[in-house]
Amino acid sequence: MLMPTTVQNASKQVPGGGSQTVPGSPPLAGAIDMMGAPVTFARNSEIFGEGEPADYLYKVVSGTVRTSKILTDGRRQIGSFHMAGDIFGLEVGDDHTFSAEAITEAKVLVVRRSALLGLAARDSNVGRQLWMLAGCELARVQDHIMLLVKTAQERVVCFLLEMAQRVPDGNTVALTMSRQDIADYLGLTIETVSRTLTTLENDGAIELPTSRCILLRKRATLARLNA
Amino acid sequence: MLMPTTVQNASKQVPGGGSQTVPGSPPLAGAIDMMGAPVTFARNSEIFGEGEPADYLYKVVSGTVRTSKILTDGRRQIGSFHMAGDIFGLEVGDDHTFSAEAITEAKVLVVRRSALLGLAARDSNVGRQLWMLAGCELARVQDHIMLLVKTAQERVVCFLLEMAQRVPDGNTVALTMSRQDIADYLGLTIETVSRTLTTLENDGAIELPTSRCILLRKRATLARLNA
DNA sequence: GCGGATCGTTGATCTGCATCAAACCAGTCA
DNA sequence: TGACTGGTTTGATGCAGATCAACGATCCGC
Repeated sequence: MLMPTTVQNASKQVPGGGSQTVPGSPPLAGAIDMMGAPVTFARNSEIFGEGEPADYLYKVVSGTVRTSKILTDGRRQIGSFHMAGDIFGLEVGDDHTFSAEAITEAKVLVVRRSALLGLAARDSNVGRQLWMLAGCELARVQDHIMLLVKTAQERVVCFLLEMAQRVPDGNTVALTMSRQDIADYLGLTIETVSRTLTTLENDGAIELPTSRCILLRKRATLARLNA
Repeated sequence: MLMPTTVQNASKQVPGGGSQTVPGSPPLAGAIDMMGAPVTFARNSEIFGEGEPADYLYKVVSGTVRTSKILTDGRRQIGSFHMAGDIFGLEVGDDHTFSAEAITEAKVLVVRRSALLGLAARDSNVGRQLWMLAGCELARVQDHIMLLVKTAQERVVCFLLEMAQRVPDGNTVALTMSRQDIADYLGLTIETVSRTLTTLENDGAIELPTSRCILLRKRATLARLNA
């Protein structure tokens, strides 16, 4: 990781749009917002690599980040997409088990892991939240497993619903990632993702005004396809 | 969960064979060994069900436990196999996200979650270990994801190597689970698992003296098939 | 506006694994 | 001993999704 030489925006003020530190906010989020150094990563730049020491953790302010792993045969598996407000890169071991790249230009807050662990040792509330963070991540990954044993159509629908519930208007999804990213997340090929989307559009379940914008038309139908 | 009416062995003394409380053992494991009530579950009995309140956590003394989830279409996904020394059933949320069943007759220590959380609030070391526990689980589940995007042969080999590194003699694997359990863990069918095993045997990579006993012959070959 | 790069869609074909079906095998009980 | 049962293996066939290949759309700098 190139830290902190890539800092492009080192002001302490957290830019608007993300989750602010509000009075009464949980101590962990507050600590991150207070202690975090804002850093901007360019589109497609690496934030950290698999196997590198996990000295920092990150919170997305704006943009989209993906975590991924490369198999020996060259295939890539994407573990997660992180958007504004999401925390990523926190490891229990000493090294990152995935690498992380910015899909779009991304502004993130960077916090030293040791600082947070020190805080947790003194404040059991922070410790508890650290634990809950790992637990939420665990739940996400378990859901991902359930995804990977479904049919192509079910996976794509799951992905759409997953994305939809992260955005303000729950029916208009503006994708920030490519078909390749989606395919590598779902364990499919780009062709299958593309075909499945057009099938869904022909069935009237979704609309594709542009390739990166998806309108969910029939939530009930989609939910049924979900398994 | 039928607690504690199914207690068949409520003596406080931990039976031999499992991991004992030794002086200097980590506080969490020690606390579980101290506080845990031994309970025996019969083969194929349910330890807890998906969606039930997660008031307890469990540590395997002997036997094998599986956690699983049923999809709406009836298929079953197994999340993990737990053997002697493994802790399972700890949730961050209030409910179990998987169900757990005893594959063989299984002796487990049962601990109230609230007791452990209370301990963690006072002792930051326990809190830290709780966090590490979640982290280890997370790493396991992430490995499971990488499994599910591989070919059938790679999955089976991964499974064998995974089982092998949990037993004393790393080359003789005595399976406690059925082909159906393995298939549901790997996201395959029993037929594919069976066929893959016989192929591996024909290649001389493994031996199958009985269907539940597997000898790993060529670790190098197996590791190469691993991806 | 034009040529090139990147990304996405569509079509034709191939294949790995699922499905369906039957045989096999080891215990267990009568 | 033989029938029954649950688990496992083997065989024949089908299909979902991968692969290979071509084409279309969008965005960019010049």
